[in-house]
Amino acid sequence: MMLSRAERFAAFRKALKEKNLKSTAQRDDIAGVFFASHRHMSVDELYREVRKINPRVGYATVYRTIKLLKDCGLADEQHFVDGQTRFENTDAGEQHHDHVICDRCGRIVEFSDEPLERLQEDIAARLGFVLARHRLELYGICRECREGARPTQAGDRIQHAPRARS
Amino acid sequence: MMLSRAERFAAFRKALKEKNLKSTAQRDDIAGVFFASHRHMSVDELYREVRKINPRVGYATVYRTIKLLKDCGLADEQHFVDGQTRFENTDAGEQHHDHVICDRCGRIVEFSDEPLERLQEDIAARLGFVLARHRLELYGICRECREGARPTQAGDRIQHAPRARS
DNA sequence: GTCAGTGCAAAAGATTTGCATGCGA
DNA sequence: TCGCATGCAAATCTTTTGCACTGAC
Repeated sequence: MMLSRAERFAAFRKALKEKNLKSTAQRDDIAGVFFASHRHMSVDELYREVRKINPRVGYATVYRTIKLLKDCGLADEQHFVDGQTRFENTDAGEQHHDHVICDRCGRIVEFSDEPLERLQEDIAARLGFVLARHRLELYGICRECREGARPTQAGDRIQHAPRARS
Repeated sequence: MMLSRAERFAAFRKALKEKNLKSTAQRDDIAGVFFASHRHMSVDELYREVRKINPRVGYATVYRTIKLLKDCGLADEQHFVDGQTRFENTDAGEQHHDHVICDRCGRIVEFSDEPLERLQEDIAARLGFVLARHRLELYGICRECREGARPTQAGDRIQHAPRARS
């Protein structure tokens, strides 16, 4: 279900073709860096990374391309409580997931939980809503930080939790 | 549990005094408008409202005061998916609540659900986290919009849902 | 060859800050 | 009186846009 980097690339190219948009070196470089990253990247991080590979890329193009990726369903915009806008890799077919974020080290762990999804649907229905999507972020302190084994300043390193079940 | 406007005002004054900060006409006007509003206000909306009452208030002061209110626990900063930063009234003692937001008319309904809270704690614990807080937003279409009775362009009007139970 | 794509700089919007002046305690 | 609070404008920061030039198809 999880797309490889190459598959994402192919999906991007295909989407461009379908929209009669052009493939360019800049778009490839930006998408390449974005797909290779497992992090939740800010536009600025993405820009800096891309510049390492291709210093001729402008900030505006990064913005324009990340918007394209969003339209293709390959990038997802996240606004965590720190206010910074970040983008994460998504597959069209990928299952929805939520985030747990450590207040101390900033580590972001993804999870998904069926009973939780169902409960949310229930609650919305009770209030008269038909649910389209949701956003859930849990904030707390991770085990490593609690135990004092201060992890490397992880920033935004992503860890994929084993599929949670209730 | 829900504080009245006057009680919020008193709480604000008290907090200022404790921090050795001054009560001023501007702070009173801004807090007054904010407390009187049941909406999730953007800074700009707050500014415009305050200007109607006291045209001598500057934008910077609104920002500085809303930050004060946040520090006092009387205002809560929200970043919904539309990107706009909004602030809502909170009581220190008030129970945590989440939001359901109608994608069509923008109406925001607040709710809180015990089983949901517990489930979230469980999930976090399973991933090794001790939970401090969370943010949950559900997005969908409300009953009125589904039934075509297009409500007044409600914008951000708040409705308090009857306490949900599972 | 054509027209979309790009870089750059300027614009736009949101928020913060420096500073001289005002005013609460 | 003393120093925090304020208004204004300028400074930041983030994101978007106009425009002339470049390059993909």
